[in-house]
Amino acid sequence: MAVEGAGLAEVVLTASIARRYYLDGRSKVEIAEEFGLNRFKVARLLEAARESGLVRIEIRHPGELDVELSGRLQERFALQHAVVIDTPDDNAESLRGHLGRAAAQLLAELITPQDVLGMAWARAVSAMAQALPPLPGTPVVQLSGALSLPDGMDASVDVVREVAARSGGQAHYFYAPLTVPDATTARVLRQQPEVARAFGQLPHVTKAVAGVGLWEPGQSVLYDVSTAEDREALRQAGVCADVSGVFLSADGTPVHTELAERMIVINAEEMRSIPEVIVIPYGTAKAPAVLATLRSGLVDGIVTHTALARALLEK
Amino acid sequence: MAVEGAGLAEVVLTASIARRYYLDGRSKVEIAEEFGLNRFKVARLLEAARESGLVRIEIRHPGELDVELSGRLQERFALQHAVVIDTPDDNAESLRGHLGRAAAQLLAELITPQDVLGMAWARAVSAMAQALPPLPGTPVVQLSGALSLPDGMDASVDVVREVAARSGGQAHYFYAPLTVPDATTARVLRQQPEVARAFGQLPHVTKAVAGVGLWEPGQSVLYDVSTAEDREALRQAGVCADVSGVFLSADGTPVHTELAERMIVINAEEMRSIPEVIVIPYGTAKAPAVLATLRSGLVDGIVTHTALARALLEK
DNA sequence: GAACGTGCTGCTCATATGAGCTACGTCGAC
DNA sequence: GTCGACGTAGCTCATATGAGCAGCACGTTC
Repeated sequence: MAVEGAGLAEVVLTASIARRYYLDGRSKVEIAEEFGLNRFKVARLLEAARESGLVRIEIRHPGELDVELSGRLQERFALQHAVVIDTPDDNAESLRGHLGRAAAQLLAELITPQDVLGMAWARAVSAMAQALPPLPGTPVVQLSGALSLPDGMDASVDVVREVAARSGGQAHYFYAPLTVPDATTARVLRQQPEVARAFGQLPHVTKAVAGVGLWEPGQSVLYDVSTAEDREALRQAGVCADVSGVFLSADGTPVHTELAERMIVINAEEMRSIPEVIVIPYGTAKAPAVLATLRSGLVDGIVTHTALARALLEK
Repeated sequence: MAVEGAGLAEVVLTASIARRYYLDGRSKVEIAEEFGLNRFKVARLLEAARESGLVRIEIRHPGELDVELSGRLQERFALQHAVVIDTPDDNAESLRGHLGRAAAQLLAELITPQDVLGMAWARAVSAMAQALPPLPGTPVVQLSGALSLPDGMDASVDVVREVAARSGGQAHYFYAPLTVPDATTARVLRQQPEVARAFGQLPHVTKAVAGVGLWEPGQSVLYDVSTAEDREALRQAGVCADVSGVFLSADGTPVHTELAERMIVINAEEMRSIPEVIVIPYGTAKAPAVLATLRSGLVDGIVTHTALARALLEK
């Protein structure tokens, strides 16, 4: 009422009271005394001020963080943590840089001296590692074999060693590729002492970071390095998302694949048992895969950018 | 803290809580339960959110009314009512129109059936009268004689009669000029039955409207129609403001002048005894006169525009 | 003119809230 | 290791607050 129906004097009065209340932080009783009203009148005027829009309450953050989208994402997908960075999404490189820094900041905030950090391989995870401050003696466990990329990006091994070195914690790493030509080789590799030791640490891992790929050309490094047969086989099997080597269908169900038997990587059950897994997806094209990931219940946190966050919320 | 010092997760949490509290209107206890915190933690986060600027509370009005300036003006000069209209101040004509409508709205809001309205002559008062809706049987009393202007604007008499006619109240008016050549004529006129009757109503007048002039060329109709001697005499006497015929020095003290003896108009004491006198000044040039008027304690309300309001507050 | 509905005011009472206090955990200095 | 300083979490209790209700003035209908 204070705006549409009411007159000028009432609006001015209401605005003065609103200023006293909201900006000066006075109590309604004080205000009532000051203006010669009773506290109920003051309360009603304030209510009217809010309803009519005379008082507008805005929640926003000066920096890159989009608190609005972060909150909605967190709520919508029942996540423990969601961080949405407002950054124009021109190229993947700069996106990874932004998200990596944000993820590093988030992780630094969440990690306690009791935590054990797991790191799956993903380019965004590498970007994060670069921005990660020294953690309080946190042990670091490698969750997947390495993929050799021509762009000189750190392989999973190096990332794990570097983070652990800076943190002063133990590094549980191994030298092995992410995929090998046959299941037997994979089995043999998994039994290698260093691999077995690293994977033996899995039950102690309390926080982990991973990337998300969509099982399409150019949307998953793993897809891009796979053979045509594997690409097709997984497509046939209904694979939609690849969460650092864990395959999910569009509804978030883990999909068992023959390829998985030829990989040196954490599996879905192991990932689920990690208390907090954070993924760092980017690019709106990946929305279906991210949706699958969030529905899977495997992950508990997300660091992403506004465009993808919006795409996820629109579904 | 929630912004500068704290991390991403805390900012997101704080923002979510702030949204729940301020926008959804939930209580702190409810929020604490929802987020698994205790109410003190919630209270502290909300406090941090406000301090850090994460929550911004803004008070503004969508229309022409500038609530911010209105409130400040009202407070600063201890006025009962202040209405500041945000209108670009190109020409006096359109300013009068805007302020007149605003003043009409204010008056309509303030007037009760018990009120008796006094109207002094001023162009802004005429503008107001044009926009005035029918009042609840309000008697109207003429407070000053008429000034004949070539622009065909209603003289005080017509304004009084018209407003009273539309309101259905009694009209206490008289036909007499504002100024006459000598004091004797003025005394005679004041004793005329109709004039005496109107002025006899003064003790009953509860609300009045007047204009403000600055004693300079082009800033006061009265100045402009005065003789060179009167202009100079009043200047010598320290007259700064002319409130519909009541003369004030720059500090707001009523100034007795010889000219006043030749005028048919309410005097300062009579004006002071009216419970609520509202002035409608416009034009930044008049700021010194308006300041004098507000300091005089003769007036209780003001309707003006942003530029003049700012000029007044800057002093 | 009486009965009724409507809108506004200011009350009571249960609940929410903030100020200030204590306990505890952490950190750094000696 | 011990101590003190500091910061934080969560308590108590006086106060602020909102929901809901009763009284009242006014307008409206029959």
